[in-house]
Amino acid sequence: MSNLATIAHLIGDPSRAAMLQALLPGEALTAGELARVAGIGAAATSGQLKALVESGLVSVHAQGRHRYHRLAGEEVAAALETLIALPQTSPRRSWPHGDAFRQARLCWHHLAGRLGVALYDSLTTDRWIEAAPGGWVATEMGEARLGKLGVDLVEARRATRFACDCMDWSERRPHLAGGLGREITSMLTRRHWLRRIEPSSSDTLLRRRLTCTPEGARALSSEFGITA
Amino acid sequence: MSNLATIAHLIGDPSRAAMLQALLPGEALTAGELARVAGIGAAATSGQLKALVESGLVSVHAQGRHRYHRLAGEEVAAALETLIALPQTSPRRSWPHGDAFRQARLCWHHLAGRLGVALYDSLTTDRWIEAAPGGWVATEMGEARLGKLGVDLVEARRATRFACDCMDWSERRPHLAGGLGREITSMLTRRHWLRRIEPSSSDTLLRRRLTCTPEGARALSSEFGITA
DNA sequence: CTCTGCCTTCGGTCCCCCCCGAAACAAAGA
DNA sequence: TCTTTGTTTCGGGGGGGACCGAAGGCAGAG
Repeated sequence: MSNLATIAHLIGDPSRAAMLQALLPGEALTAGELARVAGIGAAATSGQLKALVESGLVSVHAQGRHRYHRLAGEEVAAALETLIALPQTSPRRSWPHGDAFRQARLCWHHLAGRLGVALYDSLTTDRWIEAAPGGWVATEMGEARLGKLGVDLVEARRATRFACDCMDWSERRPHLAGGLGREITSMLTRRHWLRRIEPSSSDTLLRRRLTCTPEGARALSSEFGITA
Repeated sequence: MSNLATIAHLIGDPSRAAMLQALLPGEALTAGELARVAGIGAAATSGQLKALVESGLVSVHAQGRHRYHRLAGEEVAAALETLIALPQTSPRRSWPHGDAFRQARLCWHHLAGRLGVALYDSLTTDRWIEAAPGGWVATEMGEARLGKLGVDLVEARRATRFACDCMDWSERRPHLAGGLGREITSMLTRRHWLRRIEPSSSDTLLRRRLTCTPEGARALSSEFGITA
């Protein structure tokens, strides 16, 4: 069977899809948590997770009597977001949780949504980063200013070559992913410019939401010229 | 049901996946041709195509007693390529038709594979094109040189905003898609620098293959600095 | 050690959906 | 009009796989 059909079939089951969506922010969840998200029993969950792991979409990490599952990599998260983005072509539909969710959310530890796209645009037009073969590089000026803001550029460069351009399904635009995206998002939350909402919610979408603090709005405006 | 599961379930059936792959180059095929590709009867094919059309993945165009089907848009092609790219992480597997297929192929009318990535790199490093919010723009120098080569820049700009960066599954790198990608590829084949192989083959992969003519190899080297 | 909690394996049921053959419909040509 | 070719609709059959309940490992707490 073709690769395409195999992978898509795995994602195509409602239960497995719910689990994958729950894993989209990038954190690891136990089998029990995923069972609750998918709304199925423990036995069924175990089988589904086994299939996901064997296919390479999900990786496991046993710790005590828990088994922590996470997406196998950033490419998986990007592919899922791409698929989610597909049906929303012409007429922008309304979304659960409305604009709030479209505003800012996590996708594999980086920033997506309107804010993520705005940040990406700001970095490119102000030439903090530039396109280069194999990914993106920070310009000299960009390195200096990002470093000053507390972004760990060494850590950012340790990422895979697949360095940028995750498709954003709500904005239908690429945004900043990869190591740099992760480190910038880390900085933004560390400085309390962005805050996570309800990480414990059972709602898959809610768990990914981020909000901008008043302090963060001012900072984003002065540092990046973004009006949040 | 979630959007993700619905779409992925459609792609996840072997017959439908085969049809979608056959449509990847961007041309329209009749229901009968797709039936042959998928290896199922006409009745089953009709039902599957109906589902694909209703979901918005595929569009139809009736002409006489034939019904021509094509992918609904470039985003669909990009999403399929992204999915195909997923499992090929660490150990580069060998491919049907070997390196030849990885070398150059069509993806929704633009150039993919090693050659497509090389072209993308050449255009960015030589600054014929630059990243800009919402897509890519040709620099002044790029416009002049592309125009001289016979690329229809007016037509290229008529494309959607989703202008670039289709993920390349064999190279795991973005390459030049969108209106500009299509027009450049059109120029390359019009000048017989690239030639299509076996557009009538029943093999889904073969049908997408492109080869570089001797003349084209010289031209690509002198014009873009690409050693094909 | 025992008990409790998390997870897996096994056996079995059930349903979705994928396919085919037959018939009907539509369009073009003889 | 009759035939041929391309496609759709209908009815029915069959297989894959998704779920559950029960039972069995493991790991940690008491």
